[in-house]
Amino acid sequence: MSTLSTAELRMPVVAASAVREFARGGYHGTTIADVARDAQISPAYVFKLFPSKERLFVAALDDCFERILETLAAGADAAGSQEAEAVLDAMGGAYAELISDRTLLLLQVHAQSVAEIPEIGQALRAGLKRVTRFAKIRSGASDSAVQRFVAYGQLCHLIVTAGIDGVPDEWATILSHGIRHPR
Amino acid sequence: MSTLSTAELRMPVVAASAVREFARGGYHGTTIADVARDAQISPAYVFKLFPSKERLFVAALDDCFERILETLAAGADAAGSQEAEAVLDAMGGAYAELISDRTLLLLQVHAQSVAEIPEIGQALRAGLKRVTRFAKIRSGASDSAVQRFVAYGQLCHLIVTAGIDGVPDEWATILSHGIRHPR
DNA sequence: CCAGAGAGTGAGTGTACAGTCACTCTTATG
DNA sequence: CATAAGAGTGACTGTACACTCACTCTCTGG
Repeated sequence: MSTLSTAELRMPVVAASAVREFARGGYHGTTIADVARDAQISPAYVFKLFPSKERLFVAALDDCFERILETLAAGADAAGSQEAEAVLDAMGGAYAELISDRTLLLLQVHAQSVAEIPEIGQALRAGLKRVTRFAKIRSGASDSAVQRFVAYGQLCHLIVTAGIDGVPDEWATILSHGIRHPR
Repeated sequence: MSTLSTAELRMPVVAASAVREFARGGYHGTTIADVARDAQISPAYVFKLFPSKERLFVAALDDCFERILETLAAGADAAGSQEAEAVLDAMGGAYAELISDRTLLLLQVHAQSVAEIPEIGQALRAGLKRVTRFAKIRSGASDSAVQRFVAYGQLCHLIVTAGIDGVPDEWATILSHGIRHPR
């Protein structure tokens, strides 16, 4: 027994495929077959690894926040100064770099859109809790600075999802001015 | 000819139903039958009024931004002072009141989530353009103040969609502190 | 009173998709 | 070598949904 099961190795691979595919199509716009194709397994086997589409999405979202937390931590460690504002700023820069490929950003937006599904709402709150607490504790910034950090993160999400960054109009530059890296 | 057609009177009614139903279920999670039921007509007739589901969603989104603009204008007119910051603040308060029933807020989030569909992305940008320009011109505030206005609006969207407002934890109060009316 | 334009629908069609099940293939240990 | 546990799949099923079409009903103008 204990084949040093490939299933436990396969699960995170499938979760990573789910991140990519759900980021592309959103929850309702992505099929299990899409994820299976990306992971190069059969759709049937996806259901052996995850009991339902909801759970698969939750796994993807958890993975997404895990990567975000790692990135924030690395950014904070690499900050020039360890003063609160400088650390927050460094985390913001690291986040901007992370989401330059849009995948993790889009997944979060799609998650917001289906947060009424209880398990997904719960996973989203759990991720936001981790991010908020980490930003607060690691930087030592004030509550309002942390709130601002998250608010401008959300603005960044809007800019990317709505495709505002490429627009040459004045209104577009008002919204995206100073926002880093929105490709 | 020119029956002073009921169709032209029916269209905005159906669009209003579409706002409600799409806000509930999102683009992929809402069916034409849902909208038809709300508007008390047959699904087939929806397709006589709107050529496709995409176009119906766009009509709903346009209606949503129309109402938002009206609200911002009314808020600005009712501001105590006509100083830039005071006007922006009054618009924020009016917006907070408008979205206390969540419908228009949710529709915007769902629109973000399907903004890759070209017509929808375009309608979303058109709405944001109107909001941004109006906020800037009507208040006369600085670019960065307008940007902040939108950023905190997005934070408000996050708080509502993720259901953060009811959470008693500290991280939740950091995010939602001072945000008005996030019922 | 009749012709026709437009409002409105019932009954489909084709397709796509979540989830299931019975099955095979591989490996590894007794 | 036998057997069994787990990896993995092909072929379904039932349902739901975007969109179509042929049709009826109700006016209104001549």
